[in-house]
Amino acid sequence: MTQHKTKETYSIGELAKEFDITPRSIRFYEEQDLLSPERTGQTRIYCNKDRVRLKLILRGKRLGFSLAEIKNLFELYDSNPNSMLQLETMLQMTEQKRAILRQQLDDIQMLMAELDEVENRCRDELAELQKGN
Amino acid sequence: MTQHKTKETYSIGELAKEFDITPRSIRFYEEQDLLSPERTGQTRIYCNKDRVRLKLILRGKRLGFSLAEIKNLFELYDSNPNSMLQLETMLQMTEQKRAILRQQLDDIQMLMAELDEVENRCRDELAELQKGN
DNA sequence: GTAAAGATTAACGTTAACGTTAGGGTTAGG
DNA sequence: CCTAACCCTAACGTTAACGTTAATCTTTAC
Repeated sequence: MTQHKTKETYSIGELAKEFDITPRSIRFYEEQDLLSPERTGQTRIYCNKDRVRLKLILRGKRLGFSLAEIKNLFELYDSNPNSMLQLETMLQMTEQKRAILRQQLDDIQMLMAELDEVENRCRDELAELQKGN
Repeated sequence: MTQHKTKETYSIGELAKEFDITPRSIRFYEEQDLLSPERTGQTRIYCNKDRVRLKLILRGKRLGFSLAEIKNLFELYDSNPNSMLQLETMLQMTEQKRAILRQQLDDIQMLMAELDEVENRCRDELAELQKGN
């Protein structure tokens, strides 16, 4: 149970470096209500929860979600809803996201197959060239 | 071998409707050198090859590629290069794309897992509510 | 104590990917 | 003949997601 390497707090610069983005981006995400770090005076202090959030934001972006959609997912995840209506709305939303993800999986497989083709053509031609030597 | 349903040519409006985008978008892709349909007078005439290209553009977009990157992939696919340098550059590029796709696959799996969690929490709470009735 | 490194707000600039509007040409139907 | 449904070019407008610049404030190193 050695609490290893999980620092308690981070500066904006540290997070920026860790995730290879600019401080400006991190501040922008806060402007859009995706983060809300503590402060000491003016300076922002990020805790582990903030860091995880940031990681999720970046993952969402890589998947082509807009910041607005990511915020949406956060609210969905954070809310501890009580009405059946809310719960069912939530299930609908997760199903929507899931459909998009499935589509992306299909797309990726097709694209990978096409890359294979290109690569094979390449390797064949390279082999031809080397025979010529 | 019944040549079924593969029409020979398409108008811009037909393609727009089929892929659920606007004619403006299709013209824009042409501006960016991603398409180059024939013309009769001013009017654009799209053949099957053009239609396939358009499909590929949209797939790329769903995967978060920019139009510039998609154009890049097209050139990569279309070119029939002869120098070893070109061939090796090409292999490097396909490997880059592949890395991005692998990252996306990881991202998707993690996100799916998180969606599962949310859904389970939802279903549990729904069950609780229904017991109360 | 002072200089460099990193923090802040505020505000204007930029790029991609179209949307929108204006103005005009062509063909099919009633 | 004329109107509706298409097509076209040209050009300006829009949105998201930051980049950039300026002007200032703190903190850390020597």
